[in-house]
Amino acid sequence: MTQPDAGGGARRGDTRARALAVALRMFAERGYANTSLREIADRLGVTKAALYFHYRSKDDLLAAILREYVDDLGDLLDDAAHRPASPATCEWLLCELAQQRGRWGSDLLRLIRQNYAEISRLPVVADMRQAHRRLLLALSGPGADLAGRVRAQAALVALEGPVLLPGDDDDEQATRAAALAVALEIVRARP
Amino acid sequence: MTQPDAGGGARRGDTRARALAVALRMFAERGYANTSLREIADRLGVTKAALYFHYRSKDDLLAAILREYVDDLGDLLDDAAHRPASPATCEWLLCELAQQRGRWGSDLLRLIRQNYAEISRLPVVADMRQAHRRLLLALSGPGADLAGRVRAQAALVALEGPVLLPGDDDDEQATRAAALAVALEIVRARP
DNA sequence: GTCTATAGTCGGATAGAC
DNA sequence: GTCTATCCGACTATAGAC
Repeated sequence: MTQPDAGGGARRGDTRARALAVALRMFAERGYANTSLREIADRLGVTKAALYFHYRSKDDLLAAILREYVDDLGDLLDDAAHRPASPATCEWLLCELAQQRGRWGSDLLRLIRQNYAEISRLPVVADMRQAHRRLLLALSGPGADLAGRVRAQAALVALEGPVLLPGDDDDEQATRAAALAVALEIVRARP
Repeated sequence: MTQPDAGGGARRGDTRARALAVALRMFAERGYANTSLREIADRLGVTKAALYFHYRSKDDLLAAILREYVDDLGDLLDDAAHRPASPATCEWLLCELAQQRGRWGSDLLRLIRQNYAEISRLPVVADMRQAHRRLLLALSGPGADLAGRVRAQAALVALEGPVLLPGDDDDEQATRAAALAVALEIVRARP
C-alpha cells in the first residue's frame, strides 16, 4: 500500500501525470496541509527534488489538479449553453453532471470540500467560482428568484452529498443513481 | 480587525471561553492546519503559553469546539426520540435543526466541512458520526431503504448547502428560510 | 494565569552533480 | 529527469520565573 508505483504499471517518463493522480488521492484523504511533498514523492518512487522539476511549488501541484476539473466542467457547460434554456436541458445537465462526477470519482469532490481554505488563496479559484455560477444559472434559469437559486443549489449538493458522506455498506452505483433521482425531483418540483 | 480582544468587552478570566470562539472563527476561515496557536493567542491578547494552560494541545482546542456541537445536537436528538416516529416529527426535527444551525452560525459547519481530515483523527469523531447516524435515522424512519436514506441525506445537505456557499448578496435569513422549505419538500415527497 | 525563552521537529524550496 | 545535500523558516510544546 505504501510501496512506490502503487497501482500502476509504467514508470519513468510519466512522473508528471502520475504525480497528479497520487497527489489528488493523498490531498483528498489526508488534507492538503497534512500531506508533505516528501510523502507524495515517496509514493511515486522519486525524490522531492524530482517533483520540483515538474511543478514549481506545492500550490502549483494543487492548482494543476483543479485546472483539469474546471476545464472538464467548462466543456460540459459549453455544451449546455448550445441547448435551449428549458427544463429538459436542466435535467439533461444534471444527468451529465452525475456521469462526469462518476468518472472523476469522489476524491476530487472531497479534495475541494476539505481544502477550500487553501484553494481559495489560489488564482484558479476565480475560474472555479465562475464555473459554479454558470452551473447554478443553467440549473435555475436566467431570471430565477432566491427560491429558485436555492433550489438549484440544493439539487447540486443533493447530487454530491451521498458520495461525500458514504453510507457505510451501500453500493456506490446505486447510491449515485438514487442521488440523481432526488436531484431531478428537486428541480422538477420547481413551480 | 487584528487587534486583541476583537469584538468583545470583558477581558481576563474568560480566556478559556474566548479562545473557543476565536479559534472557531479562525479555523473556519483559514483552516485548522493554517492557523497557528501564535495567531490565535495574538488575537486574544495573550501568549501561546497562556493558551497551553487552558488547553493541553492544539487538537484539544479543536476537540473542545466539536464537543459543544455534538452535545447540543445530542440534546435535540434526545428530544426527537421522545416523540412518535412520524412524518410530523421528521418535519419538526428539520425545523429545529434549521433554528439550531442559525444560532450556531455558518462558521461551525464550515469548520467541520473544511477540516474533516484533521477532525477524523480525533476521538470525538466517533460521537460526531453517531450523532449523524441518529439524525439520518430520525429523518428517514426506522426501516428505510437506500432511496429513503439518500433522500434524508439530501434534505440534510440541502439545509446547509446554501449557507456554506453563500450566494453573494442574498439576505441570510431569507436564504435559510428558502433552504428549509426545500428540505421539507424533499422529505415530504417521500412515498 | 500569564509571561519569556527555548527545545526539538518538520516542511517547502534551492543548488549543483550526474 | 533525477539525484544528494542543505538552508531557512515556522510550528508545537515545554520549562521555569513571576
